[in-house]
Amino acid sequence: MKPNVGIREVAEHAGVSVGTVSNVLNHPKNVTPANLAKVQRSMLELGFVRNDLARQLRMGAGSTIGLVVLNISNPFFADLAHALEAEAELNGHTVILGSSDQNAEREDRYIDLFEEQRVRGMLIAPLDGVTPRLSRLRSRGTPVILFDSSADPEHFCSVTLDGTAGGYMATSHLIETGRRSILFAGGPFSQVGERLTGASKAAREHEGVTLSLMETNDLTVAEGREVGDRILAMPAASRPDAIFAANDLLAVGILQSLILASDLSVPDDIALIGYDDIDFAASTMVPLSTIRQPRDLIAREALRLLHEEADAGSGHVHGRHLFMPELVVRESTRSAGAAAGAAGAAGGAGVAGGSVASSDASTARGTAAKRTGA
Amino acid sequence: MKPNVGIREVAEHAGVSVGTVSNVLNHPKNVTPANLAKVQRSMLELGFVRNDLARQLRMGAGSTIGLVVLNISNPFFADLAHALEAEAELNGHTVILGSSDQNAEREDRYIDLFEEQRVRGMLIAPLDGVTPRLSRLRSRGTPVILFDSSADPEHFCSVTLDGTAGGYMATSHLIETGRRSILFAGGPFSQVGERLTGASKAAREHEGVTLSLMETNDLTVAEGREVGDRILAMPAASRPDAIFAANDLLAVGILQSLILASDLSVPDDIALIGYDDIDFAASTMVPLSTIRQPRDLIAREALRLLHEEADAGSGHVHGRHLFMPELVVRESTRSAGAAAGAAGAAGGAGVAGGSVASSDASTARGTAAKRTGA
DNA sequence: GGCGCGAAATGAAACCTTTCAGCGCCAGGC
DNA sequence: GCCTGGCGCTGAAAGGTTTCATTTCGCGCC
Repeated sequence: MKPNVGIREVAEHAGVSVGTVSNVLNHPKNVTPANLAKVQRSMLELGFVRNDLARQLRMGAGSTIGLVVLNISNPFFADLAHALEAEAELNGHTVILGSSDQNAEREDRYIDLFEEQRVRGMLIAPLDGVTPRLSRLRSRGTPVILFDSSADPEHFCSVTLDGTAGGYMATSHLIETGRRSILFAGGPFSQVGERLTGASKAAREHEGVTLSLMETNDLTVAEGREVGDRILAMPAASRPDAIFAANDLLAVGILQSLILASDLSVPDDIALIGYDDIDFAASTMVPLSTIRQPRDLIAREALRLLHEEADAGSGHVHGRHLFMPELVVRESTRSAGAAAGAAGAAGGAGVAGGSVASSDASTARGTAAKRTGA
Repeated sequence: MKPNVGIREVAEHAGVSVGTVSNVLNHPKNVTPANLAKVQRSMLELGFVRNDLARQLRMGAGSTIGLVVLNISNPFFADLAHALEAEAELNGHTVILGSSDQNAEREDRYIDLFEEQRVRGMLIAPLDGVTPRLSRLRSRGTPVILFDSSADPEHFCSVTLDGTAGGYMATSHLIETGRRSILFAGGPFSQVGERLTGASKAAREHEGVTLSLMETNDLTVAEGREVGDRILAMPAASRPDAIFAANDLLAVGILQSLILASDLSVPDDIALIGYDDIDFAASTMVPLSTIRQPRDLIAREALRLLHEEADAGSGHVHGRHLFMPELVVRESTRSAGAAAGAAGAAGGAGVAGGSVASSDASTARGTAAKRTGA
C-alpha cells in the first residue's frame, strides 16, 4: 500500500526537520510542545512505525537478547525463558530463542545467527562447557552469560544454581529420612556432574550409606520410565530404598514406572526426589520432593549481569553467581515412620553438615547470591 | 578491542572492493576463486561477522519471526515454539518470543515491539480474537498468521486445530464408553468456545446425556485442582461421571485433586479426558486420555503460510487451515466394564457419529488439512 | 535598540550492508 | 585487426535512523 513511511516523510508532513522528529522519539523534552504535538499527529496520520533495525544499526548494538537452551520443551527452561522474557520486556528488549536440542551443531548455528543479529548479549546453557567458539564470541565483544557454574569465572560471567549444594541437600535429606541405599539416576553425567558430586559427598559423610549410579542419555520422562523399569527388573533385595533423579522430568518418569508396578510404594518402599521443582512436581500422583531453583531470580540476575557487561565494555569484571537451591519436601520422601520435621518448603533444614558448600547454603537461605570475582 | 570490522575493512585487507566482498557472501559463484579465497582468508583473520541488522535494513525486511503466545509455560505452547523454531532455523530465520500472559496490554506491547523490529511476520494466539490493532498491523504490510480458527478468513490466515471437532470427539468418546453425566471444565469460554461447542453438539445427539459447565479463569494445573475440589464438594449423587477438561493442564490438576480423595477412582467413578496431549499426559498417575494436536504440522504449515504471505505481497489469498485433531485413548477413560477396543493411539475410532465434523475427522486422519479459502 | 545567551531546530554525516550501472579486459568471430 | 559479448570487479547510492556541530530564534538586560 503505502511505500514505507519513515522519519523523513513524517518530518515533511509535519513541516519540521528529521532531527526534530528523531528528538520527538528519543528526547521529547527538547522539543517545543507545539512541535511535539504536530509531529505526533503526523505520525498517527501516516501510520509511522519506527524502524528498529535502522535504529539499532545506528546505535551500534541491539535491543535483542539471545537465549540458547538445551531444550525449550523442558519446563525448567520454558519457565526460565518466560521469566527472562518478562524481565527483558521491561526494558523494551526482546528475547530470541534457540533450542540446541543437545546438538552441538545446532548450538553453533544459533550462536552464529545471534552474533550476526548483533544481539545485546547471549545467555547460554552450553552443551560442552566453554568451547573456544564461546571465547572467540566474547573476545569479539558480545556479552555472554552462562548457565553453567563450571565455567571459568576469569573469562565469563555465569549464573547458576549451586548444583553441588543441591545434590548434597537432596541426598542428605534422603539419608536423614532413613534411607541407606541410594541410587543416583541422570545423565549425561557431563551435564549433571555437580549434582552427582554433591550426592556422593553426602553419601561419603555417612556411615553405611551406599550410592549407586545409573546413567541416562537424557533428562526426559521417557528416560525416567526406562530407569524405573530397570529398577523393577532388579531382584527386590538389591533395589535401592531411595532414588535421587537428576531432574524432575526423570523423576516423573520413574514415579510413573514404579507406581504402575503396584507392589512398590513411593515413598514407603522407595523414596524419590527430583530436581528443579517444575510446576508438575506438585501434581504428580505422589507429590514430588525436589530441589527448587529460583528461576525468576536467576533470570533477573542474568539480565543484570548482561546489561552490566554490555554497558561497562571491557572494564567489566566477570563473576560467577551461585544461587543456593532450596529443598522442597513433599510426599515422595516422607519418612517411613513419622514425618521428619515440618513438611513444605522448609529450606535447607536437612543440610546442617559441616561442609563449606552446605554452610554457605544455610547462610544464603536460598535467595542471596555469592560472588566469586576475578 | 577491535573497532567493529565490517565489509569495508575486509575489502581493504583483501585488496578488493566492498562489492566483491558482498558478492563473496551472497553470490559466491560470481567471484573468481582466487579472490574468493583471498576474501575468505581476510574474513577469518579479521574475525569478520556479517552485520545482519544492516543487511535486513538494506534488503527491506527481516529474517525474524515473532511469536506471541498466551503463556510459554504451557507445555503446548512450549512445544509449538520448539517446533517453530526448529523449522525456522532451517531457513536461517529466528524466532522471537512473546508471552502475553493473558494480558492484553502485554500482547499489545509485543505486537508493537515486533512490528518495530520489522519481523518477517507474526504468529499470534490472540487474546480477544481479531482486534482492530491486528487489522491495522496487517494493512501496514506485516504478515499475520493466527492460531485461532474463529478469525475472519477473508482478512487473515489462520492455522488451528478444529476445536469443534476435537470437543466432539472427546465428548463422543466419553458417551460411547458409557458415561452420561458429563462436565465440561475450562475457560475463559472465549478461549475454549469451540471445544465447548463440539462437546455440546455431541451431547445433544445422544438421548439421556447431560452436559454441565464449570468455567475457569485459566487453563492451569492450579485451576484444575480447584475444579477437582469443587467436584468433591458436590453431593455424591449429583457428581458427573465424566469430565472433559479443556486442556491437559487442567486435567492434571483435576486428576490430582480427585485422586487425593481416595474414595473416588479414575476412571471407574469419574472418567477424565484432556486436550493437547502434552508430554505429561502419558505420565500422570492415571495416564490421561486426550485430544492430540499435531504441533509440528501446525508449526510447519504456519511458517509456510507466513512465507507465502510475505513473498506474495498483496496478491495473497488468505485461508483458514483447520487440522483435524486425533483422539488418544489412555487409562483415564477406560470404560467401567471391558476395555473399549484397543487402547493406545487408535485415532478417531470412537468418532463414528454421523456429523459432518466427525466424518471429516476420520477422513483427514489427523494429518491432512482442509482449506477454506477466500 | 543592540547585545548576548540559552533553547530549539536543522541538516549532513555515519552506521553497514546490498544492489547496480558502468568499466576494463579477454576471447572469439568476422 | 577490430568489434562484440561476457565476465568480474568497482564504487557510489540507498535504506532509516541517531548524533552533533551549526544555525536560528526569542528574550531579557543593559
